[in-house]
Amino acid sequence: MTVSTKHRSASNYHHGDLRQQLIDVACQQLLESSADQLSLRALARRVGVSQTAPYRHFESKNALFAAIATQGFELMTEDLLPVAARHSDDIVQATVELGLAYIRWSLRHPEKYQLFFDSSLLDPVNHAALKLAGAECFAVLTGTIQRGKDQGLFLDKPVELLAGTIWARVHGLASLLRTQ
Amino acid sequence: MTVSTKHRSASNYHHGDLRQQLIDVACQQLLESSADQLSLRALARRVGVSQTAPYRHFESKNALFAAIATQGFELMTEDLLPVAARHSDDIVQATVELGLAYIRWSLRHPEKYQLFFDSSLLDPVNHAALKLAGAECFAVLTGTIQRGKDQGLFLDKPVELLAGTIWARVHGLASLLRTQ
DNA sequence: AACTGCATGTTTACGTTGTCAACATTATGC
DNA sequence: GCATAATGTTGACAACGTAAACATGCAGTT
Repeated sequence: MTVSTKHRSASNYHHGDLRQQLIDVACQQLLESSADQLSLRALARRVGVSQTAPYRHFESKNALFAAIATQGFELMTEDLLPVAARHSDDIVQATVELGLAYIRWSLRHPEKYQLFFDSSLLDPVNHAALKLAGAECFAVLTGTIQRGKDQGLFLDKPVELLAGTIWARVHGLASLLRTQ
Repeated sequence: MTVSTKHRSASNYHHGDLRQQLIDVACQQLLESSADQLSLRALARRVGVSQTAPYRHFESKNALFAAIATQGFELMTEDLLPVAARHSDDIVQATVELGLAYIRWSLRHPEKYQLFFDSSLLDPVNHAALKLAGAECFAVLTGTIQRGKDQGLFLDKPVELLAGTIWARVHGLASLLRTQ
């Protein structure tokens, strides 16, 4: 009856799951202070590894931020999908609920939400995974709106345009709620 | 017929107007690369002064950012005031034009607009001047809306709420246009 | 015109940071 | 078991933010 998972043996490996732990501690730190005060070295110290250990998991500081944002998008998608599903019989209601869920999520995970739009932290990176995760999250909205269009509930405009308009309003609110 | 201004003699003083020049060059740099790549030392080099000269004008790097944002708000206010005035006879139109002007401004000065909402760059600072400049800019909108309320054009809700709702939509759009 | 004080700029220095290269260790596949 | 890749460590370097001590030049007073 051996453990079947590939990694994760019983004996404590070098660290266990340093990558995820770095992400978690980074998020924690981002909640406490602003992003430009976060240093990889301090992170490593806090986790209890050497100062360059993070580089085994993240190409650069920016890559860490990108990873956090990517995971953030995935988390948000996980959060939104059930909402859309729950109201699949009433698309207008579904759209409203998606907006509310979006705002709620942004307030619950401000440190990740900030990364989504803080270009100063993600700019140089061009991670495909990040763009994909972002697109998949957005697709929850466009998918819902497409179904509404099919039912003749929305104007006959491109889905991206409709979704963009809605997103702008919701995002504007979320963004302002975050910065007060 | 002597020069009456207090400072600013004919001979080139130590530098002339280092403070403003630092702000200008910083803005230029912010346009070219992201904010966390901007260093005070590089700025000083580019302006042609010693590495610590900026500290005669800005308490810290954050204070420089705060100064840029403050000046940005003032510029925006200068931009919005005539718009509101031009349509003072039609408040609804004035509100729409304010929104458009806001978005136009944000696209014309992306580096400053970003600073307005990038808490990671301004967080630790608590500059009163910045808050004041921001409030004065927002007051252009609330002032216009208050006049609309007086004319019975808007719902009977607190001005801040009405302005906030409008701002959220406009800001959401501006924010998304900026990051694509 | 010389003196004084203040604003401005420079030099030097310290600790921290991101990141690289070389090395050590451990888990995993053959 | 052994080779190999994955993971962690050590040491180093240049760049950075920032503080302290010092230098310079302008303004106003006498």
